[in-house]
Amino acid sequence: MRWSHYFIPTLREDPADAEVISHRLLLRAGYIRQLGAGIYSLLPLGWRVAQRAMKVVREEMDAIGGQEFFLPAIHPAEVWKESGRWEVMGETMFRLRDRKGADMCLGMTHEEVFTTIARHEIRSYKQLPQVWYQIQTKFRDEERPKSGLMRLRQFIMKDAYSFDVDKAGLDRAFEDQREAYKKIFDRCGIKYHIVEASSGAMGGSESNEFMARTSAGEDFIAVCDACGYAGNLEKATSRIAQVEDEAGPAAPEAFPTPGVRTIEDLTTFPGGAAADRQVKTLVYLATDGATREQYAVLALLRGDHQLHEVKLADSLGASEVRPAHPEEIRDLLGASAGSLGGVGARDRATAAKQKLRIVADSALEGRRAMTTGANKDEHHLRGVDVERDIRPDSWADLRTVSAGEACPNCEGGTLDVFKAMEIGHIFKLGTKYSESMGARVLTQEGKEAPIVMGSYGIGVERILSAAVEQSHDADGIVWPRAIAPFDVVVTVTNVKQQEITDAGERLYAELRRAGLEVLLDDRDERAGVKFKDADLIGIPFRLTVGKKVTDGKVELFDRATKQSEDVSIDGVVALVQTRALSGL
RNA sequence: CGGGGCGUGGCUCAGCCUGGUAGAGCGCUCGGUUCGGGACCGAGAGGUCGGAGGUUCGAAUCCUCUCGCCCCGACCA
Repeated sequence: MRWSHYFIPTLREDPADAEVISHRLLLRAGYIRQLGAGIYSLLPLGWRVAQRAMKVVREEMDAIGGQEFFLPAIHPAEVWKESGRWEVMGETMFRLRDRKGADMCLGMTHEEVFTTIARHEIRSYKQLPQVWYQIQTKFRDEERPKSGLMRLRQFIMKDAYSFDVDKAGLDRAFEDQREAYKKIFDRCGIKYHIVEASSGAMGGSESNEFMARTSAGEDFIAVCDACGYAGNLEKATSRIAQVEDEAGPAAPEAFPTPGVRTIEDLTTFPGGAAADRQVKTLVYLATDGATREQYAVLALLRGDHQLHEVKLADSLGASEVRPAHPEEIRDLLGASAGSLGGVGARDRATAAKQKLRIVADSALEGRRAMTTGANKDEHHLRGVDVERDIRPDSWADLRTVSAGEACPNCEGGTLDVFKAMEIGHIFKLGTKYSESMGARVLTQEGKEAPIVMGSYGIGVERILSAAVEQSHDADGIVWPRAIAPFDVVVTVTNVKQQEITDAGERLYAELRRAGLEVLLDDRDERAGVKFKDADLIGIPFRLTVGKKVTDGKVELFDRATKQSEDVSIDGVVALVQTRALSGL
């Protein structure tokens, strides 16, 4: 391509609306333009990068036997009603009506459509396994689109689905995808961690997220520095030192605690207790995932621990949990936050004619002689034995892991906690969709069984933003070679000097003949402007054609290292070819 | 959805509080000088001040409504 006629609208100044680095650079370097909140146009450079990323994705999907489809982006409501997700997806789904008044929606994902195909066409175990995928535009009316390409309302996704007769087949398919994903992100030059994650609205038993570390990320993940264990904070656990309690009294005893509102207050209150010897009591309202019934929950944690709401929701099978309002707490327990406790809470809830569930964090197991609120304002109880006096309905991991805690998976490792963005997610769906939508096959034994499914997604735009987040400097983007829009830019320092222009043209032609994607900067601009622009848009290599052509030399500049070297024109094509294409 | 902020030439922003002929820098066009890290001089083009209504002799500026965008939180495959 000739820069003089190629559309690369670079901006000298930072766009005002862009906050995160990838958004700023993609905008400034002329890769994207915004159309609306969470809706972006990919300009020629941006589309090139997206296409190269998709090429990598296709190659790795095909390598594990994936078959590419192209499914509709607009769906009749029926299939979503069958799976039950017409309601579940709520406001996030873009909905519309056709001229006959029939409900339609824009596809957020394609489990329903692929399952529809599978149930019509797949009858026998002999037709399995299948691995189907597509690269499609998805629509999600996110409550808060943000950060450029990171959270979009319209985006491109590679979504793959596996269909197997049994769990073992699913395990294999899942493992294949996992390996393929590793190759994809490795090739795209993105550093990532594979974490265990909560399956959320997708359902299913197991899921792994591929997370790219960046301060612009929306999730926190915990990663072990020794063994590589990694978990989304929604799922991550850690090992903490056990606290040994002395024997407590035969029954809890109440004592007045005027002015005490917080765990912290009680640690310094005379006759109080250290935070790790207190039981923190949080009141939540949960909505059951299946029945939609709402009920109250007491979440019990050690005083110095933080609740993770997703863990709470997961442990309850709730679709939604929220902290109870002050009035709701008082109605339920007869006291205000700061004096709440699990002892006798069940009786109070019964008296208030409310359903209550008590969930305790596993760090509380076996604990006794604890201190907690008395459900009477400014009073607490000491000598509480959690099991004996509170009798929780269930025990679960509710605690938020924090940095510096010990790895649950190895000896001696320490967890680090940092922000990351989700770039891929693989799920073992099991039979959730095949059962609700009736996709069944006859097994070898002649029995009918639901197809066992998996679902595997990669956000294409997120590959771009993750790459830019992880690979840039003060001058601009530094593209990983596999997804750079061009392999090399040939910068003609002065188009008014014939011998320089001629040399540039010759190199441009030869490099292209050598199979490289080449951008020729033939603009009538000063050299400085061209260098700045080339750095900004982030092409991995720059060949500067200038005065030295008279000595048969050009300059090869490596964008990543910023090293440049004079090389002879004769050998330069082969040199660039090996450097630009090696290891891709 | 709660909180905060912002809409003024293509871009970044000033002007608004205290109403009175719409500004700057960058970019763009033309001419000249320059020419290896975002040049300089000169001459130009370009704006219904997001939209609607209102107050006023007069509104970018004050009031009301509305649309859009950004950020924080909640939420989230």
